[in-house]
Amino acid sequence: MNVKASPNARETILAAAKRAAQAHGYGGLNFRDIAQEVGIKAASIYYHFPSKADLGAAVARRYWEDTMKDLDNLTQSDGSSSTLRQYPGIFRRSLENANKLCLCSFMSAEYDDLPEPVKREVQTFADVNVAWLSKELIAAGIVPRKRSEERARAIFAAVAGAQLMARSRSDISLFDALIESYRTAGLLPT
Amino acid sequence: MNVKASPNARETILAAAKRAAQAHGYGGLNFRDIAQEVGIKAASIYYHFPSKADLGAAVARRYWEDTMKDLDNLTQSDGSSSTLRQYPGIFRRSLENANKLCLCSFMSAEYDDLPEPVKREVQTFADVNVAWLSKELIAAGIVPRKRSEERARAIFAAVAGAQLMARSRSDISLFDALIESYRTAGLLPT
DNA sequence: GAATGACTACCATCTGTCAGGTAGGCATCT
DNA sequence: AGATGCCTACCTGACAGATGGTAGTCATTC
Repeated sequence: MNVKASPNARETILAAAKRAAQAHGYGGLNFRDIAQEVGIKAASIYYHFPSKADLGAAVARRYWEDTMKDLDNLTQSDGSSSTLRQYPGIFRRSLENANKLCLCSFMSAEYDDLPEPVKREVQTFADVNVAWLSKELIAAGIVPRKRSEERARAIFAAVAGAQLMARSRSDISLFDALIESYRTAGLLPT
Repeated sequence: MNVKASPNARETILAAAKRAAQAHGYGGLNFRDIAQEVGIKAASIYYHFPSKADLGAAVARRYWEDTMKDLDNLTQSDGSSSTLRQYPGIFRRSLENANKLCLCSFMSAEYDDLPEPVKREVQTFADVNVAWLSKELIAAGIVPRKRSEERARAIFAAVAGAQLMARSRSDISLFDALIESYRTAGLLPT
């Protein structure tokens, strides 16, 4: 039986790397800074992750797993069509938290320079979001089944774009205004 | 009188740096690669640009100046409401050209790590786009004057988001589909 | 005594940056 | 006409620091 119950260094590294990646991207990730935040030496990270590419892929994977959980919570806590209304809130929270960006938006920009395993996780993040949105759009009966995935993609892209623009002004209220405009225009349900 | 009229190294550097920045961002910019593409030595770039920050700011500035010209051409070549229809084409062209991203979308992601002068130029790019869109929306009578800037911002953010998502799949047809969805949903005029 | 988790000490490579040099062109002064 | 000096547009060679990565060591725990 594990009495020690140490906070698990691997998890701590993952969390620090996630924060760094959201602020500086995959290219901006570096072992020294992560190690310092965790309180170990850079070389020690290699015990847990054999390479930068592995760390990056693990971070991206954990990121979409966490997002998936958040989305499931949204669905469960509220069965009505207002579930969809809360979707932008997930992206808003990143901005609230030190003006951070969606990890996968950042990595989409860096796409050309990403190792193959990282690319795969980034795409999965988009897939997870689109699948959830599509499901909710159908459940809410807003869009014909046939068009739900198409619309889901549009919503995902638009919200990501809004987050990007708001970040470049360090202005959360701009994000809110953009989402509101999407609603007014008819892209998002009101 | 200047008879020489050499192809102007400064311009050549600027063009190479722009290409590199659209593919790898500000952080991914490096003097060696640019120099090699231009056919000079890395240190020689210092003759034309006193620092990386200066080069970055010059590239971003040139970028929005060029975009401004493209937008003006759109307006002049076509007085009708179909001018707005052609707006996404400007972002599409980046993707056509080696799956490149809008320079300022990339730099918005990197915002935290940008030198102050570069930040300013990035914001100006957004301003230029929003101003043009707002003007055209009013001219086309699609949106009440009072709401034109708000809608312009929404369009800009959504199109940038679509470009980002399409890039992460290296799929231009995805960009087209997203734009079409924006039209169907009512964000963009049909 | 094996596994775990961290350490120290390196390394090669890449980065922006800089001081200093050079070769040609042009204008001025003697 | 020749010498002088400044300007342009590069080059060479080096720098300090950061980066991802490796090898080998050591203490603790099961």
